[in-house]
This record gives sequence, C-alpha cells and structure tokens, in this order.
Amino acid sequence: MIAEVIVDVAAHPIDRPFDYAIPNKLEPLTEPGMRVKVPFGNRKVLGFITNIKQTTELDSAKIKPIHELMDVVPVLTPELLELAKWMKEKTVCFEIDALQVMIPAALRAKYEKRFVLKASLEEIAPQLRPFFAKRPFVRASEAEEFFSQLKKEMDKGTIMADTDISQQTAVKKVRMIHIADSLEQLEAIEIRANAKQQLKLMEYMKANVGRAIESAQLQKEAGTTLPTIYSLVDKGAASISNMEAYRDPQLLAQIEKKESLSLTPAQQQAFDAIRRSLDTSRTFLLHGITGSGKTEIYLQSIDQVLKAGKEAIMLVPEISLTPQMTVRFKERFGDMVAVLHSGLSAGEKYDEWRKIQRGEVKVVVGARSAIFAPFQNLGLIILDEEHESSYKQDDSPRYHARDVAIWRSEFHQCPVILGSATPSLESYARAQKGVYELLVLEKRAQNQPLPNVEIIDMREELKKGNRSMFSVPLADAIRERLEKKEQVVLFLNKRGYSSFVLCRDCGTVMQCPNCDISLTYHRSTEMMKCHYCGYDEKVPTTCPECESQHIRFFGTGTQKVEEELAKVVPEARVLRMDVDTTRNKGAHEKILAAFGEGKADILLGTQMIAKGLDFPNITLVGVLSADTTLHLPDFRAAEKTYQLLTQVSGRAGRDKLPGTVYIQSYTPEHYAITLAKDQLFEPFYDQEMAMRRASGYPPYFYVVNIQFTHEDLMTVSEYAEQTVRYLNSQLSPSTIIIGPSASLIARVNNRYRYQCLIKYKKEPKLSEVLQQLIKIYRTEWLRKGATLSIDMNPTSVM
DNA sequence: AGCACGCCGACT
DNA sequence: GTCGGCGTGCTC
Repeated sequence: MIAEVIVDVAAHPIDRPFDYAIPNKLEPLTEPGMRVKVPFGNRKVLGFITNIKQTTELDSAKIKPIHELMDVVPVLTPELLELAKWMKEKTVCFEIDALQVMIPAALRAKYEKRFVLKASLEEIAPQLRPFFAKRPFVRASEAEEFFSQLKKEMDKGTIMADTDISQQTAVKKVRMIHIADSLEQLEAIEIRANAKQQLKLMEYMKANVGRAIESAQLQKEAGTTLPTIYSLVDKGAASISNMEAYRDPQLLAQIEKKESLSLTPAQQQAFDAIRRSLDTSRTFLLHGITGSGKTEIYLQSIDQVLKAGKEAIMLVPEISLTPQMTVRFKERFGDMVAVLHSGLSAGEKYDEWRKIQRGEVKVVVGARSAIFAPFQNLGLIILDEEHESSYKQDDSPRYHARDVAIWRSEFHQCPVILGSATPSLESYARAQKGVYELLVLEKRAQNQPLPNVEIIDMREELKKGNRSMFSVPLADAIRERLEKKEQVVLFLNKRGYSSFVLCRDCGTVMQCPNCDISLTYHRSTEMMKCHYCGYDEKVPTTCPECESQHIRFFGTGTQKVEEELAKVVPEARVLRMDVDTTRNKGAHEKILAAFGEGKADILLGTQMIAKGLDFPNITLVGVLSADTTLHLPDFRAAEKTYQLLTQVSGRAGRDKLPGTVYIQSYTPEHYAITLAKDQLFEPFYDQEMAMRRASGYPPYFYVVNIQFTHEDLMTVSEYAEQTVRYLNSQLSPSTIIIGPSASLIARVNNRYRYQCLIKYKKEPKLSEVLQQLIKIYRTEWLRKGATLSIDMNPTSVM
C-alpha cells in the first residue's frame, strides 16, 4: 500500500503529495490524517498522510518506505484534509501551511541538527571527545566552533549528521497509586515494627482498599512520602501507573451552573429562525446593537445543538476572550467546554485540543484558530464580532475564519451565525442580497437607552484658544463624574501617537537604520526599538545628528495623555492600559479587575479597552481623537472608525446609570462620525457602499494585494512592474490593477517593499494566473533574493 | 527549504 | 596540491 504524504517543507516545488510505501507491519495502523516521519532526499522530515492508495505510477525503485508513524489516532480528520486543499487554492498558500495551522503548536515538529558518534571515542579527534562523553551525539548548536573538525570526522565515517525530529510538548503524566483491592491482601503483608512510616501508610491503605489516588494527593492525605509508598508498592500493597493528566488551564473555582435567561420577543424571533434551520448550512447575520443580548442567543442556540447530540464552535476576537466570557460559557455548559486562547501555554492548548479530539467536550470557545477544532459532528459555528480584522490571519496561510466557517458549515450541513453590532460591509451586503439571512435586534435587552453621544469640534476649541487635548466640555464632564463618584473611560486611538525621540534643535526623529520607520521609545528598558525588525539601541543623551542636548521624548500617546490629565484633574486616580502596561501575562485582567472594583476613577487606554469592558459605574466615555483611524490611507478607514466609535460608545451606561459619550474630532462632519453618534448603521452602510462603489473596493470588487520585497530598490520595483505588465496581459480588461507602488513602510529590515493591487469583479482565470506568477517568481526571482506574498481579500491594503 | 554535487580561487 | 566559495538541481 502507498501513502500520499505532504511533507513539512514549505517550498513551491515540494508543495504536492509524495508517494511512500507503507511497511507491511504498519499497514493495519496507518490512516490518512496521521503524521509520519519520512525520508526525503538525504534527510528525514515530518509529513501528513493525505491519502492511502493501492498502487502508484511511480517507478518502484524510487519509492521509499515511511520511516515511522507519529500518531496512533489521526490528528486530522478527512474533512480537515479536504479543507486544507481548499485553503491552498483559496488563499494561495502551501498545503503544508494549511495543515500545520490546524493542529496545536505543541504537535508541530521541531527539527534539530546533530552529530552522532558512529565509532569508538578513541577513534575521533581528541578535542571532540568531551562532546560525546555522556551521550553518543551532540547538537549542532552546541558545537558550532568545531564544525570543520566534525566535518573531517564525517568524511572518515566516524561521525554522522542527522536530524532529530521531536514535538514540542510531551503528554503530561501523573503517578496514580492503585491500592490493592482486598483487605486480606494488605493484611498478609509484613512490615517491620520499627518502620513507622510504612505502618502509618498501611493503616491508611487498609482504610482505603481498592482506591486509586494521585500520588501527590496520597502523600498529602496520608502524611507520607514517595519512598514510603514505593516500599509498600514493592511489597505488593499497591500498584503504580502513569496516567495522562490535563493541565488545569485556570482555576475553575466552583463555577455554579446557570440556567438560560428568558428571551425578549426580538431575541426569541431571532432564536426561532436559527432553531428552525439547525440542519441546514444557512449563514445568519445577527445584527444587534451593543447590549442587545446576542450572547444569550448564542448560548441557547448551542444548547439546542448539544441536545441534538452535536457540537458547536464559538469564535470570539482574542481580545474579548476575557475570563468573564469564559465563565459565562462554563456556567452554562460546565465541563462540556474547551477554551482556547493565547494566554494558555502550548501544553495547555494541546490539552484543550485533545479534549476536543477525543470527544470529551462538545463546545469550543476560542480565537481564530479554534475554527479548526477537530469535531466530527459539528452542529453550529458562531463568530461573534464578525467584523473584527483579527479573524483574518496576517501571515500564511492568510485565511479568514469566516470563510472557513462557511466551508465547514457546508460540509456538516449546519448553520453559521455571524454576530455584530457593526457588521462588515461584505457581510451586510451579502445579507442584503439574501445570501445570508439577516436577523436584527434593535433594542437593548434590558431596554436601557443608548448613551447620549456628543461630538465636539476641536477646531472650535482651538479657535477659543484651548490647545490641550481635552475640550472644555469633556474636561467639565470628567470633573463632574469624579464628584459623583462615577467612572470614566478615555479612549485614544494609538496610531500617530507612538512614542519617539525628537531633537528640538534640528528636528531629527530617530529612525531605524534598517527600516523606514521611526524608533519607538520604551520607557521600561530605556531602549529605542524598531517594531518592524526588532532593532534596538540605547536611548541617546544627545542628538545623533547635531549632538544637541535638547532632545525630547514623546511618551506613548497614553503616557502623554496621562500627564495632561493630571493637569486637568489632579485628584483623579488614573489607570493606564496600553501595550506598555499590559506586557505581562494577566496584566490585562488585573487592570480591568482593579477598575471594576472601583480602585480608579479613570481608565485610559488604546484599542484594547474598546471591548469586553462591562462595568455598571461607567457613565462617561471620551474619545480623544476620532480622526486618527479615519485618515489612514486604507479603504476600510471609515468602516473601522465607525465600528470603533460604536464599540467604545457601548461602554457607557451599561447598567442603570445613563451614559454619555464625548467624541472629539477635527473633522466632526464626516459621516463615519456623525452616523456613529446615533448608531445609524443603515445610513452609514448606504453611504459607505456608495464610496466603495465609486472607488472600486469591496464589496463591489474583490481585492488581491501582492507584495514584493528585495534588498535592492531598483530590482524590487522592476519585479513589481514586470508583474503588473504580466497581470495586465493575462487578466480581463474590466479588472483594475493599481500600482506598483512603494508600500507605506517602504523598507523593513533593509528590504525594500513594493506592492500592487488587483481589483476585480469576475476573474475565472485568477487562480491559474497567480499560480503561473508564482512559477515565474520561483524560477527566476527567488534565486535573486526576492520574496513575493499574495494576500487574497486583505483586511487592509496599507 | 535543505542538501549534495561540481567547478574555480587562496591557503598549508 | 587541498579547503571552501556558492551556482544548480533534486527531493516519492
């Protein structure tokens, strides 16, 4: 029998199945979806079996056998193998990348080059001997300086090179002590009278006949130690086995089970529509304003699915995967839920994944990659906040979780729910066309009024002589809340404000030597750092250009705001939440918890506070500058601004107290701002659609972004131009090709970056043409040091 | 991608 | 004379 294997080598000519013979004794064990170790050229690599067949057209002399099976149970289902092929086609990625992204990182192979001793220690050069004293091999990374000597030995045949393939995490085991089943058996054991410890343990065992207990637990309960246990085990009082243990990802402190809430008529209507379609592959767009109770609909829909014996996937943006959210699911579904989020270690993620694989859980809640949960009887997929750009992976495979969700829903004939207060234009357009079924929740579940939103024209403030970043009305409102002991959230769009160092004499801003971007000041380490290539250097004391001492640090936007805020309301207790204060694990949650407990009056932060903040005492939200995202050179700028403003506004007045929102802007008449004021989604949609139609962007056109990089500016622009010429000659006349042009950040890591954009409505040959392009690229340009990446349906084109 | 084979310059 | 530079070709 022959196995088709996709090997773990991400390169174009390798991106296809290779045939391997399945050794006779492995035949009954081998299944598609298993990982295998195979010889490839003169090395060994890991691969995935994608198919098993009887015969091959290949010369039997060429066929090599599989070296080793890595799994007992396939890590990928036939469905996921099929999905990988689709992803390869749709996102123009390597099939191996698509396969890898579906399994937990802990299972991905680690390769380590090493040198193995093949002769006796005396036969090799003396200076190499210490390396092999303990073990018959040495890791290449440990013996770099001895490379040439090792090579000589290799020529003699005394040492051989090979690669060690291992996976990152082993299964965690715990020692289980199984006490003998009969009292007689225990009583028959003789213990010396002076072995007090053993006698004590024996008493415990006699009282716990037949019990299986974790070793650590036994030591605690019986007040004993491991050696004592072992002596009794030797005497036959108990047996020891190693059992697989799950790491406990978070303290599941007694979470009380909660029942469903009752639904409002609007919720009920939406829920009924979903319930009627549970065995169709329909996609619903659940458009509900913030606080309208979408989550309850999700929970009850999942409940229906579980009752039908099926499974559900619930995707949330990473940032809103808060403990509160997790608790809500655990309350409803108990230990039927696996949670996958970035706070887990690789081992913990793997444990959660295995629970899914073995069918021990029925619901998975997680960020983007949870869409690949290896369920076999999927009954429902939900994407909450479906407009979030984090659902699109920004490196290969550049897939969108929404597209994968719809593919899987068709496979399983189960529905998809896309939920959002501010749907993406793409999704809303599809709902308008009837491709998706639109469900609307117009009112907040507890009928709280929407917050009162005021737009403040900062140009007027400037005219009045107010040059601070706080307008008079906002400053007044902050003071008022402080007096009333209510809480305030201030929101700053990060972009355009990142910290840098400026010389006040010559105006120099410190730049990265490798990239066309200014260096970012990191207060904690007193370093200047490039966020693109990782370059860093010490903060200078004088200007590197003119040696002036008048250099000024502009702290992160939020730091600066904090300073100014202290001038406006010196008595306020301020919590700052940004990349600097949330770098440590769990810091995010700690800050939120502190704010929730009323330990601060004002929470000041960036994007990350826009979501998941649900505290009753917040009555004022201030957006310091609505313009920063609005004027980015990206076709989604208005959409993102509208979404952000709506989301931030939703943080105010979540409970009984009414909320007020102040939005400061220098372009207050822009429709993204005026329409976000009253959450008028439909008018915003209409207007933005008109813009998209006029400029030829999604959802009217599909977009492909192709990026080129090379060390040499002329070369990269030449390749980009060649590509555009090629595309123009191959694609239909109605397709628009923009560029080539230098990317917004024209140089990263000493490589120049160019890009071009394909905008098309219908382009049946596109896939084929792009494949052809890749072929040219790999044979001619790659060798000359170029890279090319293709992003289908990019979330942004900057 | 990685690795071997192969053909030309600077060292013991 | 050999060590080693990287061009080119292949991987079931």
